[in-house]
Order: sequence, then C-alpha cells, then structure tokens
Amino acid sequence: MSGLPVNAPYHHGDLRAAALQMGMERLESQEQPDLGLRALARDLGVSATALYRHFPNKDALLDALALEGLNRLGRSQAEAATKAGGGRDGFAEVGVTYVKWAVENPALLRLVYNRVGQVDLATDDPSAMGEAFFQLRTGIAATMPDEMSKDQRAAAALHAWSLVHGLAMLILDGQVVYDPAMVRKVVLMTDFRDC
Amino acid sequence: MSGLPVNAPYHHGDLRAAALQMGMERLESQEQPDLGLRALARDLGVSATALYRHFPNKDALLDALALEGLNRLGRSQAEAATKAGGGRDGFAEVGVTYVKWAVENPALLRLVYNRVGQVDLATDDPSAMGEAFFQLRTGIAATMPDEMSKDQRAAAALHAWSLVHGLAMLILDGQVVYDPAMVRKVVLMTDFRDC
DNA sequence: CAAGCAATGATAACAGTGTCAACATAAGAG
DNA sequence: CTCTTATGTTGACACTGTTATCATTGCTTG
Repeated sequence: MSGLPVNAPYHHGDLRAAALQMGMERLESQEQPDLGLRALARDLGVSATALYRHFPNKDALLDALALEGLNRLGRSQAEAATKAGGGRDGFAEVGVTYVKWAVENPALLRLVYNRVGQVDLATDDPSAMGEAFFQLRTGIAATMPDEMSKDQRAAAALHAWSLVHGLAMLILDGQVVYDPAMVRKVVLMTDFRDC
Repeated sequence: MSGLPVNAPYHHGDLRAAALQMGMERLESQEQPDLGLRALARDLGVSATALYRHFPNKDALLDALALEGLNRLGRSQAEAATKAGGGRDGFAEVGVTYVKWAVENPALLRLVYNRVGQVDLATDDPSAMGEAFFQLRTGIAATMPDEMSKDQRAAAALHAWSLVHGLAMLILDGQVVYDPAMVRKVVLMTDFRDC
C-alpha cells in the first residue's frame, strides 16, 4: 500500500518471465549489471520477496539467466559452424565468432562461465547446463579436420576452445584491445596439420 | 569494551600487513574465500572500521592483494622461462607452469584478472598493475623463437597467453579436469614454424 | 620532560543486501 | 459458493560497505 504503483493489479501476470527478461536486458546493455534481487524487484514494480514465489533463491535466478546465455552462445557457434565451410578458414571463422560474441555479450559470458561450474550435477537437472556445454564442446570438435583420430580431435577441440576463450577473457578483462583482424591472425597460428 | 580480547593493546602494530597476510592466507587456502571487510576485521580481532585507516575502501585492499598475486605469478613465469631452455619443449614447459600455478592458486588468479582491468590507469600509480602485467607479457614473448619478426612475436605471445589462460580458466570453472599430461599435449599443438 | 599533534583504533549509525515467517489477496476447482 | 492453491506484501533478522564522531596511543617538538 506504499511505494508501489497505485492501480497495479495484485498479481503481475507472469513475473518469472518478466524478471528473466529484465535480467537479460541488463546483461545485454551493461557491462557490470546490478542483478540484485531487491533492485530487480524494485524496477519491476513488485516487492522484493515476490520473486521467491518463482525462484528458490538468487542463485536460481542467475542460473536461469546463465542457461539462457549458454543457449544463445551455443546457437551462435552452431550457426557459425554451418555457415563457415571446413578447412583452416572455416575453423578461423568459428573462433572469430566466439570472440566476437564474447565482446558483444561480456556480462552474459562471464555469468555463464561463473555459474556453470557451481551447478551440482548430482542433484540438478543434468539436461540443463551440462547438456548445453556438451553441445558447445561437440560443436567445436565438429570443426576439426576429418583425418584426426578421436583422441586427437578431443585434444584439438580443447586447444581451440582454450584459445578463443582465453583471448576473449583477456579482452573482457581489459588486457588486450579488441581487433577482429588480430583475433583472426592469432587463431590462425594454430595448425593441426601434423597432430 | 565488548567482544574484543580483553588484554589486547589498543594499537595493533601493523594492521595493514596483518590484513594483507590474512587475505593472502585465505586466497591460498580457500577456493572462494570471504574477503569481506567486516569478516576480515573480525578474525583479526579488530573493529571493522579500523581497516579504513590503512585502505581507503574495500577495493583498495583487494587491489593490493591482486598486485601481490600478480607479482607471484610473474615470478613463477620468469623462473620457469629461465629454467626451461628454448625450443618447443621449453615453450611447452612455460605454458604448463602457467596452468599449474593457476590450479594451485585459483582464487588468487581470479582476483588478479578481475581487478587489474578495473584499475584507472590515469589516476592510479602506473608502475603497479600495468607494470607487472607488462612484465608478464614480455616474459611470454621472450619464450618465442628468435627468428620471428617483431609483429610475429607479439601475435605469437598473444596466442600463447590466450591459450594457457583460457585453458586455466576452463579448468578453474570446472569445465575441464586438470591433467598435466593433457595440458602439455594441448600446448604443444601450437606450432610457430611457418608464421 | 611536558604539550600537542598526528596516527590509529572504537562506536554508532545509515543505506543496502538476501532471506525467512506471517499475513493478504486473487484465481481456479469442486 | 466455498475452499484450496498460487501469488504478492509487510516486517523482521543478519549481514555488508561506508561515514561521522569520539577515544586512545605514540611521536615530535619546544
């Protein structure tokens, strides 16, 4: 009866979706967004504890946002993998796409990698985060040369993933300035010919 | 007059050093240490606001810890670079050392990279974080083959840094299990022969 | 040595957070 | 219509970082 909009209906309609959407908007528009429960609820025109009817706690909300971010990253990678042909050029193109996505979604990428490691795979739904990351890994491995053995493909995929992820993190942390040409050059320094 | 030890002297002696040491101990012993000002002061047997006589705010304390961490990482890398000879094997050895240090100091590595990017180089002492990271970069570049041009060395150093840093972050985030042999294999997939 | 000043510490308070318990309202099922 | 369930609110508790104010110690200088 105080502070909140006067003629607002008692029930919001779909508060869960609204909260996730607002969180996503902040993750997209700000580098260090404020995803506090109270701040979010305040801007949603709802009381702080209302969110507890849709999420057991703050971490659950962040996990939901991270999962959506991981799906977006996976789609971006899959799209790049199909569009770019095979060979060195195609491989480089996929790597450049990863870094580009990270630069365009810095807060979301950070959230994804910070949250996914803390998921208790024993109790939580194994088809959520783990599945999405599995797809990301296999998507990366799919861009490897065909003549590799299974072990070689795994190692090469890990090499590629580490390279683009590390480069992205160095850029996001302000250690390296983003330059697409430089990214392509660095990625192309990897050559799997004789592995 | 309450809560604190009875016969504790009013002045601590060297509270700044004690706070940094306790922070370092937590960074070394815990994966997600609690570096809150109040929690830190409580365990130091001192009031919360006493720390404000030695640090302008919490960020300054974390910056000091991050700087010490960066120096340790730099020393580890410099030591590895001199011990390991040149060539592919030496290069691989330095990379393995980076990942090993990250696995042994997960919270410290995170703090270093999270803090260093936010330092305002205009107002802060440019000889602190920036200098230490410059040394790390040049140390990495020093392990590159001699026959490279200057630009090639820079790109190769960025490639190497991104590779080991990304691999370290994937391990710390729980996406990849730490296996020294695997790390060496992945690092050796980089070949600078024809760049 | 004494006086005073600067360094260092403590207390109280404010704004902010996540979270829980208790209560209020709306929507839907029988 | 009634009763249950879902959803939202209020109030409170225990935290946090930070500031203003007051207390104590130690060093410096006359």
